[in-house]
Amino acid sequence: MSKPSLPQGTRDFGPDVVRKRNYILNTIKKVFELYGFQPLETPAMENLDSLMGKYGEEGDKLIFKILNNGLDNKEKEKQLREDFEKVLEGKNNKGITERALKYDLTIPFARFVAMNHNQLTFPFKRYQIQPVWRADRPQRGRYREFYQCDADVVGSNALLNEVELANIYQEVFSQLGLKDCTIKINHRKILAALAEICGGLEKMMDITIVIDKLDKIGLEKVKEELVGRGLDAEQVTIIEKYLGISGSNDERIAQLKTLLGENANAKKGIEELEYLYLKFATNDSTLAVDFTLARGLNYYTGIIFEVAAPPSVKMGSIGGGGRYDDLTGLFGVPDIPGVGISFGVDRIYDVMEELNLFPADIHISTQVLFFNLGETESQKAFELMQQLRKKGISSELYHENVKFDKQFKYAEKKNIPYVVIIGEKELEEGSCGVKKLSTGLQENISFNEFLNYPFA
RNA sequence: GUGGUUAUAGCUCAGUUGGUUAGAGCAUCAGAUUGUGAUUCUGAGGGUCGCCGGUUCGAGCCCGGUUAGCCACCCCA
Repeated sequence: MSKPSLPQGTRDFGPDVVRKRNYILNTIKKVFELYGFQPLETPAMENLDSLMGKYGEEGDKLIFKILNNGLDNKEKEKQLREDFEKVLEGKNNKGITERALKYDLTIPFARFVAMNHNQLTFPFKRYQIQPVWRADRPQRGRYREFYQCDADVVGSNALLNEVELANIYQEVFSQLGLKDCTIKINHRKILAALAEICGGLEKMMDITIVIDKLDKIGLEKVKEELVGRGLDAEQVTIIEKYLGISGSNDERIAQLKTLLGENANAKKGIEELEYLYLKFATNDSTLAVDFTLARGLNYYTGIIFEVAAPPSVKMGSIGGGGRYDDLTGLFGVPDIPGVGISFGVDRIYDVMEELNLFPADIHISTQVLFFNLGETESQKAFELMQQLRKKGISSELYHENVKFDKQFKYAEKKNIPYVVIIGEKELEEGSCGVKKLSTGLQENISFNEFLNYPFA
């Protein structure tokens, strides 16, 4: 037996980490509920059909496929060998694999809506917090198993939904104490307009992919790559102007109008962006129109979001989303539009860790530790402990009668703020010692008063 | 999936051109202390040097492979 290990890109979460993660997740959940969203869970695995082709060519490669059972069936050996040949050619084959781990939460959600649209009341607002899997090569902040945390509204074209989602972002990050996050917004139709003017709509994919890299590789490289993807000098110049747009939201919109204003798609996009950021209006600095925002995923058709971590930490986006007009169409149910956002929980965790934003009392679980000082002593302690627990104060009795030193150290390690000492002497007096570890102060309290002691 | 880089005690790391029995700090455990936790002092345990193979009289060190972490590309949260 070799040393136990984990599959590449996966992690165990110890108690401390789970507490911190739950702090983030519970905050997000509370806000989702506050805005009227309902919970949904879908299976870890989906039929491979449901996932393939939904995330682009690259995405397909990153889907974790599950090997079928019964491949050792001798009676089917010939067929299976033929099937496997096809797998070797890079094609999926139902004989070998027909299920896969889910790659994100949006497509399974679309599948759910397509299957249940007759029963759902629209607009259907759901949130979903579950792990997803990608066969990507891990790096800092990138894992093969990670949690996504999504909220979507389907069955409504109203831009009010975008306003609500932007507010959810703002509310969550403010509750988590993450100042200086920027919610960047752009519109797919604006990118489409740019593509129409620069070489046609079929160039949109190329253009968005390259634009997306701007802050990583810089303007010069972007221009080079655009030429490499078949754009001429004039078109590159327009894109350069487009990328150079800067200033306040109003100023940016004005500049875009002069550049692309005649285009119908651009007009529509501008109109919707204006609606969103004017309506949002609580704090202009957190919602920023950013025309360099592209987002790779193909199914977005309207406003797109991305949340940038505070500039003081080096971290990519910690959230993203957008509007898709026909997601369930992929599953044979057309005309159900939707819009959604996603929180990058692992990255938010890293950012909060780096900025030291987790509350100090997050590790307190047990509030009171009863010392164990003998059989009859601990019997009394047990009795009092159960009464404390009934009052909702989480408590423990040390498991054996050992010296003080050990019991104190246990309390310290578990961050237990109070210890209760009941020994022979206390039993006789009908009292107990209550010691607050942070101050070192100890009080003697009668058993009668004990239950009203303010452990806080 | 392509390329680069790293791997030594539970943790953070030393370890000379290849040469006896691989070290330190922190942590753990025991004792000084049979009813009071930062501390101090004394002592102890802990390692197939990631794993497999090769070169060599001899490998933690050199070579090949493999696994995992990190970094870049691709893509993305």
